[in-house]
Amino acid sequence: MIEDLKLFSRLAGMTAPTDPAPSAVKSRLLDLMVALGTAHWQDYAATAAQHGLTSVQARLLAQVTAPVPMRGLAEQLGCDASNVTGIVDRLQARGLVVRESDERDRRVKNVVATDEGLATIQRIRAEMQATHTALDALTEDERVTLYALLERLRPGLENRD
Amino acid sequence: MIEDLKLFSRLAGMTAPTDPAPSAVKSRLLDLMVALGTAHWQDYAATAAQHGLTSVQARLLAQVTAPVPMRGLAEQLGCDASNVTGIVDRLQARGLVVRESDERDRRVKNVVATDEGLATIQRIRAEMQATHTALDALTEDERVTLYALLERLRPGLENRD
DNA sequence: TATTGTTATACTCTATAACTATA
DNA sequence: TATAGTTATAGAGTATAACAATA
Repeated sequence: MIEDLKLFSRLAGMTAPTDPAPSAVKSRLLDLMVALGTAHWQDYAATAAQHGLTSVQARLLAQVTAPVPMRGLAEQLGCDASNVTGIVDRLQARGLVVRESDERDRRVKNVVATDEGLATIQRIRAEMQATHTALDALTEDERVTLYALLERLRPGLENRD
Repeated sequence: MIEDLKLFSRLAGMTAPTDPAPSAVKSRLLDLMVALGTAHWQDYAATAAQHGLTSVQARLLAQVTAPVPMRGLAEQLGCDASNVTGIVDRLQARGLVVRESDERDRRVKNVVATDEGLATIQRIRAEMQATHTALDALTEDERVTLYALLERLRPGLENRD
């Protein structure tokens, strides 16, 4: 199967000894990541929409399996803290999360998913059809290889300035 | 280097012969893709923001290297046609795109990037620092392998309903 | 004083529906 | 009639600035 990957690499035309530009691989890989990232994101948003949620609401919901302060949610979502108020308001109005006052610091409010909230986020995760179809196109060994490569991409990609 | 990947797969704990659940790989890979997709998307949005553009404006700009009708842009962006009017309005007000009336069908308006628009989208592409840093963590051979795997993910991921 | 959460404001993106000008 | 683009509207996400309660 590893041999298959070698063959695939050759077929992709990326390792041709006549290729003069070594950065061409990185350049094409970047374009591919943009394209797949967009498609994957649209799959996520569309699946969340089937449950009446926006993509940001789904992301927040996925991060409150344990209690998280509003401020922490803002950091995790990469948005200003003032936005979290409204997002949590709408999720709370639908009974998917609750706000709990922190006993040790009464300024803090912790957000945590209800049982229905947990069930919803699990369903969304299971119903991302395009992503599941894409992953099913790979063999188990190929998925392992892909996982290892992506795991190495993680540190550089997640280090925020 | 392929041997390194095998080692990596082992270290990731995904191929342990005692693993009873074959779907565990797919499940963890899905979570990883969500995490990396989000990080990559934030990198894209942040880089576009450095040029005063939203992520949608940057995406539209990247798609008008050749003239495209408003209707076609709506399909490519996956949004309603009515939204494209405003997005193009704002890009046009900044001199990054122009509208050209189609001569064969006077209902149609084709959008095309100006020289400044082309330069802007190329800069954004080059300045996605987190993504570049992530890709630099891989060897050239590993990038080739990753490219081949992602290319196989593409059909499933991009097939819209 | 500093921090947490909230409110007020303005801008952008989004879908829906109705309109116009072409075909 | 059907289609391309636009406008009007309402809801949601976003950042900025200012505020109350608490530390």
